[in-house]
Amino acid sequence: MPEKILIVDDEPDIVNLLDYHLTKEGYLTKTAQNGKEALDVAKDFQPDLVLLDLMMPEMDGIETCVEIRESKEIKDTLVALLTARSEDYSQIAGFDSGADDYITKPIKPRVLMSRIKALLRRKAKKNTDSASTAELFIDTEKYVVFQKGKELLLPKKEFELLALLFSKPGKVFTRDVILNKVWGDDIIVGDRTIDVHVRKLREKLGDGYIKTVKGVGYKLKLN
Amino acid sequence: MPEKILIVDDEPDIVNLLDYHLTKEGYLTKTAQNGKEALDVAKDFQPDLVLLDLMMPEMDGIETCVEIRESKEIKDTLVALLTARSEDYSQIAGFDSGADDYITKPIKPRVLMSRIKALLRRKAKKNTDSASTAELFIDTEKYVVFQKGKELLLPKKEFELLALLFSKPGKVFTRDVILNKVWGDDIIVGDRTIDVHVRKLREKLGDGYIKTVKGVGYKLKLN
DNA sequence: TATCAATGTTAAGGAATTGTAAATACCAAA
DNA sequence: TTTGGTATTTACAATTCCTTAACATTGATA
Repeated sequence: MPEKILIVDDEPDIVNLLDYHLTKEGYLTKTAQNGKEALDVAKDFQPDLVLLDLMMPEMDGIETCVEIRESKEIKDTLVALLTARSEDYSQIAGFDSGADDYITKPIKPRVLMSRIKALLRRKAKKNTDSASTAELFIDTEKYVVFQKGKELLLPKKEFELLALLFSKPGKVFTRDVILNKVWGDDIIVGDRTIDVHVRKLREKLGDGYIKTVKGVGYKLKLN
Repeated sequence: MPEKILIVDDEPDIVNLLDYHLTKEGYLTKTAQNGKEALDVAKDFQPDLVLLDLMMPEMDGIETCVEIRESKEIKDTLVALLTARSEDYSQIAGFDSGADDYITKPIKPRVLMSRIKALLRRKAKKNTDSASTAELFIDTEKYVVFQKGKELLLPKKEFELLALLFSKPGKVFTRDVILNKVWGDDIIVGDRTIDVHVRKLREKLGDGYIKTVKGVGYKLKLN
């Protein structure tokens, strides 16, 4: 099955150029002239990748990208922003639009192609190995844990404890450190408090994630 | 002596941007356009740190990083991966490439600089407290011993004893010193305690690592 | 080579740490 | 105030680890 790429630029010449090369390489393409159109088309087309020009009238690339990330239907699509030279790069530096890559104009077809290949390769890898492995993701902003793609809602303390361990998988966190980071410097809790939380996490996540290093602390083991 | 940083990205604009800022800060830099070139250059240049773009044609950042870790000449170099989205962090972390840090694009020069400084500072520390050898490697942070790549979990006292011997391979540690460092000044234990722990270490590591110097103490022999 | 202090070995008891279930305390929302 | 979920404590069980003690072995030295 060919991979689908949506090309978004207000300049027809550039759209055509990209379209030509991508089609020649065997990709399935669609095009859009601006951000709004892109969003509409993308929801139907379900592209694997959106090539998004930064500079467009109406809705620019960054806005569009943000909207893509916020949408339900296409938030997992890859987005590559096309920017015009390094000066622009530093301009967009302040905004984290959530793009997966930044490609600078002028576009050299060969470079673009290998870039795109690399992007899609990465996506393919991710999809296979997060499915096969019992992986764990943490979204500290949304306070949510994903385990094997399933969403897990944890109470605050449990989440914070897990997030701490997750911040450096493999590293052993001593009880002292855990208390400091999760409970705070001045709060005193009993001896078994940490254990009980660990217990609950193990109950929910299954064994094999949190390891005890006796006399030292706990650590998170991935894989 | 200025610290050496190798910048690897297929986009000249980004390379230039990074190069400019790093040079301005007084680092010695070299650049490469892809993973393969990076490996070649690194072996000569012996950088303290490699800034590695995740997304590159041919050989991507993770592959390159893995290769660096597997190579003889440069496996101890610091590697920071440049990724384009913050969420990627967790995904890459699970899939352990061995990178020391992850820096997200778009790059904010000031943030980048402080990250790099922190990294290099950490490296300076590490070199003194956790050495690395082909045969045996101790990670005091993870409380784990690697022997020929295999992970070995040791109980606290055994680990600390080994870590002490490991801190200066070849040096003989007297029983007094061992007692002081591992057990503490004021704790009194019987005569055979140390021996028993040495025994257990030899059991787990195999003979040939810990040597007895009769009448003096113990030492760790590597190779 | 015989001697003796130093070290090796083993297994077992006990100490320290951690695991667990249940009870209780807490706290915000209804 | 009641309720439902979360957090902490309690009391005890389970486990691992450390140490000891008794005996064996080693190796330097006379």
